[in-house]
Amino acid sequence: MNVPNPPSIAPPETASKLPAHEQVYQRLRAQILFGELAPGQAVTIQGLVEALDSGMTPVREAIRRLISDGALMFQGNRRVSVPELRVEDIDELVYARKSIECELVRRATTRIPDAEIDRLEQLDLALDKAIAGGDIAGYLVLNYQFHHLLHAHADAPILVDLVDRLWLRFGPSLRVVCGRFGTHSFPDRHKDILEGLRKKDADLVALAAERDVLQGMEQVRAGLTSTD
Amino acid sequence: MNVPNPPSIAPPETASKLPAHEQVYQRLRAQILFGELAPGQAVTIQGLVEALDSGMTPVREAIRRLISDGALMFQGNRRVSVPELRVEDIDELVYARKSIECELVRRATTRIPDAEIDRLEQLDLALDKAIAGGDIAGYLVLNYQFHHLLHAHADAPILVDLVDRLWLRFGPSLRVVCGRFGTHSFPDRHKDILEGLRKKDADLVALAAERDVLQGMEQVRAGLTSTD
DNA sequence: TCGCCCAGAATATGATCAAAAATTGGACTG
DNA sequence: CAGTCCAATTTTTGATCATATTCTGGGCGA
Repeated sequence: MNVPNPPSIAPPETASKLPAHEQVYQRLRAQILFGELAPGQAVTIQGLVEALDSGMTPVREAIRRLISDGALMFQGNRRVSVPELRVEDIDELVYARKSIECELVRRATTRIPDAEIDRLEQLDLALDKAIAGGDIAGYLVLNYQFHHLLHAHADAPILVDLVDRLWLRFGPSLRVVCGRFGTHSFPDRHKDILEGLRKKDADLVALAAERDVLQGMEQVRAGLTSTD
Repeated sequence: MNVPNPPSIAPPETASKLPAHEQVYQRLRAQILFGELAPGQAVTIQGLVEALDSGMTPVREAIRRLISDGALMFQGNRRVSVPELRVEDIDELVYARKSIECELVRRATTRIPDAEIDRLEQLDLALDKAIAGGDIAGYLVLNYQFHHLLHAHADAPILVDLVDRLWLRFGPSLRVVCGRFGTHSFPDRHKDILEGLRKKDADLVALAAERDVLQGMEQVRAGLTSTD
């Protein structure tokens, strides 16, 4: 079976060199992060095996990782579900996000190249379009990409890891809130962030980021208490 | 096929109702947290299957969780190892630990009952004995238990989860540092913490906790740079 | 030194066993 | 007589294992 196998022959396939459990993980993670799975919704292994047309082992491993991420919740009796955010959780999220994300954007301010600021600006423009068009899914994805790209330039992998975990916690609820209230009520702090980045003013950026966090979390809080 | 099947046949097994993957996870986690696995050490699935006398699936799931915890590291090519702390990581750990642990102890100060302060004091006494006796393993375990018990009373599960993950990152290196320098050089800030708790003075407790974090992390930094 | 091949480890599958939830049947009470 | 609650059965789901398959890395030969 000595296939000459030019590794260049991989045109139609997407980069499916990733192991199956990794692909399952990425897909599930995105579904949770962007609210395609509702808070409280039960997740079954066998259901995912069917839905994703995968084997059992990759699904199990992906679920373990997501539980460790806080994106899924082990309900004691072997049951797994998307956790429902409690009102008390909001305060913790606000504090942690403010602390860590502000530090991240400060670090990013001094490190990010101008070309990457341009990319951020393009993401923000696309984000505006999504808002104008009422495209909630697009809004959530672009908003995440904006912050994630910004954080990536902080050169602080441990802090980014912590923040990613926090976003996974409120992602599902954010979707619910947007679905109920729409996206229009989010004042756009991204413009302030971009301005601060251009001026290389870390204080300005951190302040804008803090307001962005606060406004987002208060929105979620309002959504949670209204259904209570 | 109504097999009478006496399920009572389980004499040698310890009363371990926990699933196997959970047990494997707990054991591995403790080994990493308390430095029984050295930084940089490679971890193989089959090695653990033999060492823990378990099946392959539970070991795989435990490893996935620990990778997500940051306690293990996926080296790209199917290889898994205990991550080595880099010097640059220390700054991130210091910032994150200061931010989150100080908030945790502030919250704990107003919530912890007196009886639990007594338990903390007992832990601290045992900790002094471990230090006096040069019992590094005991020191590491008791130090973790002290902080963990304190944090548990903050009623902030999300923040505790973040901190746990941070401790997993420097645990292996802390063991190395203690093994090299001994435990004597750690000035004991726990007494200050206990005093602040008794007085219900959150500022005092937070200050002591901050110093505890700083001293511990600087110790680790010194250990890392000396071998560099 | 470079390329090929092979040993060994990791990945992935399906089967099997055990446990828990859902359902149904029956008995008891108002 | 009807409604409700308890319990046993059924069925769905999770946990584990044995095994086949794939991939990586090192050794061997040219």
